[in-house]
Amino acid sequence: MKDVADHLGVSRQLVSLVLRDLPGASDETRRRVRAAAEELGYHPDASARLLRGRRSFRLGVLFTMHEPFEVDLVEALLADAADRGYSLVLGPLGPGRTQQGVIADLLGQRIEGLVVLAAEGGSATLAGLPAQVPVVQLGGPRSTDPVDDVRVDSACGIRLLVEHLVELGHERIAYVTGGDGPNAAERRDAYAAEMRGRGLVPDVVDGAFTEQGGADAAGILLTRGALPTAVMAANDRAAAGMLSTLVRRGVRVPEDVSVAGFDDSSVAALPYIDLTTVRHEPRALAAQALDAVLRRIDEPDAPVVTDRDVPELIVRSSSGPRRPDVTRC
Amino acid sequence: MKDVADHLGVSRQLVSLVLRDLPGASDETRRRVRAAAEELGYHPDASARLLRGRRSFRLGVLFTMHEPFEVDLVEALLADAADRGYSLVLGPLGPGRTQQGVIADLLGQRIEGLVVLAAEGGSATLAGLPAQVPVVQLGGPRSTDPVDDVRVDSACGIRLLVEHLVELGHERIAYVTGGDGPNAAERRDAYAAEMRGRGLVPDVVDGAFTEQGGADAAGILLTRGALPTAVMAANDRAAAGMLSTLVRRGVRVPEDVSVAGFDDSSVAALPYIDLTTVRHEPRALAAQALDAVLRRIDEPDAPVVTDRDVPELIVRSSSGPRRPDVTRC
DNA sequence: ATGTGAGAGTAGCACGTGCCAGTGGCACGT
DNA sequence: ACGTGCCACTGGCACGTGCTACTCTCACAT
Repeated sequence: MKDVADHLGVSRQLVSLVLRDLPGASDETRRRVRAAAEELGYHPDASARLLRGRRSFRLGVLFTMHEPFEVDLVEALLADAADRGYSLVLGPLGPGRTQQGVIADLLGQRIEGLVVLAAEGGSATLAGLPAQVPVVQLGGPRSTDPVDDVRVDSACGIRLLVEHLVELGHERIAYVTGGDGPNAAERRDAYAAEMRGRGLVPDVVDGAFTEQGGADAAGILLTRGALPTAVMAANDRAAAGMLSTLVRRGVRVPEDVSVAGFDDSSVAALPYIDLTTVRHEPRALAAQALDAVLRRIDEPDAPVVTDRDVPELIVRSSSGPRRPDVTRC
Repeated sequence: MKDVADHLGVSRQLVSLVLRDLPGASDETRRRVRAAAEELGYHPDASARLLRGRRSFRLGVLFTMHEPFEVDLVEALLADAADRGYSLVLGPLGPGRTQQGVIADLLGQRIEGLVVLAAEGGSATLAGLPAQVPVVQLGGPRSTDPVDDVRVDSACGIRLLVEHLVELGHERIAYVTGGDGPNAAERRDAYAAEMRGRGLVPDVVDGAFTEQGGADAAGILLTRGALPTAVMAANDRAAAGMLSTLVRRGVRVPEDVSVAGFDDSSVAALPYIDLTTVRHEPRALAAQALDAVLRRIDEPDAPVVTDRDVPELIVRSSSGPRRPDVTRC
């Protein structure tokens, strides 16, 4: 910055004013300063700004780049945070990058708050972290600490799907679980309750929040005697794995079996998957998470809140009317 | 840091020495300093370190979180850079985050070099950037500027696949292109040359580097009279889209048609895709890219290099012997 | 003549850290 | 008694920026 100032024979402060669009410089000077900055390839130093500034307006995000829905959430967070004048410091977990290490890294970056994503998978804990920095969980539970929490209303989503399938005439509706992943137990229980509430018999198959989990569950279903007429999976990835495996084995979807997912992640919209599912709006979830963490920055001792975002039913071609019962002699 | 020092009644510098593991402090003091830092929840401020340090040991990465193979590369880069004592600043492109904006952001973060990923998709330019910071392209061309470039040897990968299919008895081998994406033309031409070199007739179908592109190409193939006995796609995503579409339409893979991809991204290994493909080792590519960018930091005027990583054939269940010709009367 | 106010620009400190140049004490050899 | 060297530790400056307080000039009204 000093180079730019010297190059024009003005003071460094004047350059600072111009580049931050503050009043106190004539139009002519503004023009010359901008031109000189461009010419010299000057870029303001974020470290120095951060060091000087009283606040950083930075938030950390802990997530996994391999989870498509987490990526959607991060992109929504990036856009929304930018609108609010905050920037995000990304903390991707991965091999060799443990939660503990990434968090230490983020804390060294002057973050004012932390958004922890755990839509699917992952099993780390946040013990003691809220004492160091305001934290909000987005998408699923990772700790038993009292932490602000934004997630999808699983019960509501399950109800929408069961309702949809029942309206199509289905009664034998199976459910593939998410194993011991986050939200898995909650969704499984919601399914069982919803089925019983309608006088139907729950049929739970163990699975996981992955394509492999769905594929394995499909294998289990196929080795049993009769297939159910509809299957719900704990998330879209499992549903996609299940659907593709069924199709490969000659089962027609939706003529023989209807399949439903959960999340409306990008995989659900693929033309050859085209999955009936429930949609969580990433922008809405992101906005709620930012509301929560910014509120906690203002009022560190506010009571813990739990927001449940209401999902929306998305009907695609993987679900259809129950197949007619075949009468065997 | 001063708080920690005051808390123990020592100087700030001593705390600094201890936390950086430098000599000049007794073991007893080390223990007490670490305990006090832990107790007060102190984390060294990266901004201040960066500001003070003569070098930043930071590299920027420009990429897209939605491309699975780019995510694999970024994870490999993260691990390898850490081993070399560098840290990465992630610059994810996305809606509302243009290449220009992200680059400006990275340049403000004191990066010493920039790795630009473009494995698939994306079509931005790096005009003039190399003058500001050392740049290396990883995975594909984004500019016509003379820039260090690390990518896969497309011709070699194509040759491996054609060879594999020919050994299985295939002669009518179609190729689904990557549209106008990076590397698309190069791979298509390599395919055509390889086919002609073996006395076979190239059969090129327009596609794209996406599932949708592969699905569309499958539609085109199905409306033509006779299917080829094998189809190669420009990347795994297109191959997955094609394969799933074919299966849905009753075509058996590999009995009726063999399918091959390109990349060995995570989608290729899914149990119900199980795609024959060529593998690019992300760790090898990442290491070469880091070699290139670090070399250019040391010698800004070194001649531009182009590294081609040799891929490896991965045979899975999507490819098999040519189906016997059916004699029709 | 003198105050008033605004516009354009400048001076200096502070942010948290790393590095260089010290300072004091202690043991040892002459 | 005195230098020499080592160990444990401390003082002060610099990094690039933002903020507050200040100066200077010019126009205009009193």
